[in-house]
Amino acid sequence: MPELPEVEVVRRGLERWVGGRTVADVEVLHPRAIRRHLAGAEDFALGLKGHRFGAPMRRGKYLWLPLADSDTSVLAHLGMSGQLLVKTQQTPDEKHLRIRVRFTDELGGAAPDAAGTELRFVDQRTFGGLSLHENTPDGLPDVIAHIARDPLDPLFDDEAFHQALRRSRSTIKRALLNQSLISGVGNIYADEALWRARLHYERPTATFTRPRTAELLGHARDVMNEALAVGGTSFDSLYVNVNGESGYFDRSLDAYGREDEPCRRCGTPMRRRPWMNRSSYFCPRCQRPPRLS
DNA sequence: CAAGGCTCCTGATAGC
DNA sequence: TGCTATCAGGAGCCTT
Repeated sequence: MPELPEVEVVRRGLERWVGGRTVADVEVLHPRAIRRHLAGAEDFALGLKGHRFGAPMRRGKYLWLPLADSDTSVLAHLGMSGQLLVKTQQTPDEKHLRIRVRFTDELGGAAPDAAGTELRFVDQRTFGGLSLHENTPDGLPDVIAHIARDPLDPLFDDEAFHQALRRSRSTIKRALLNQSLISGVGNIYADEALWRARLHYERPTATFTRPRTAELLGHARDVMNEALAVGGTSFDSLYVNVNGESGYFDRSLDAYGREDEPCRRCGTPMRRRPWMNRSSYFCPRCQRPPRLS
């Protein structure tokens, strides 16, 4: 559920609260939370201890904390329900607390009120996790080298994305969710961008014209920037920033979760269709299906 | 190689 | 009341 805007909100929180701080020790409370760290929990904890966090970075839905004095980074993915929370050490443990990172007393550039806080990875559905990786020459954790730039990245290549659509024999929503073509877009913002662009989710990508690709990318950027401006989307308490607060964008959703509610453009009842083990929400009038399919 | 399907997981909720 | 089925779904991995 956390997509680009939600992950970016978390990244900004980490920048303020844990950037520059030095790890005192790490506690792994559930092995699944570090399953991408193949060397195991002990190695993960040892690899962090005594190291200082640099400025947190993000690509798509991944974020990572470079270790200031080495060529490695702590990579984080929130999965469905992951949360990175900054809590005082006195705060009682959350039910689904998976990893705790304690810091030394030196703040090293973090906000003064970060004193006495620790970083917690909490994850109910355990699809997310943390891991430690070598960086590629461009400072990216090696295991996410295949993740494309996201559409809010100034270096995102619109023309390359368009050509990839032309070459592909897939359909547009699959392409939007393919993180090696464009990253950061998940089920919610894919449906929102498609609704804004009046495109059915099963439209073949090979037929896309340059203007159509440009319009879709523009809507994707707009909707994610609007969500970012209000702190992201949340339907329940699962998605929150590092202080445990939810965003407000769910009040602005035009497609996702609006089955049987009137389309905000034409009033036609919105539909939900099972799709790829999840759901697609669309307006049957504004977003006409392609001829075949 | 590309495309698409399967699977991991927990908790809320609906239905009987 | 208490059980079961369904849904939420990102991304690595596997099959075709």
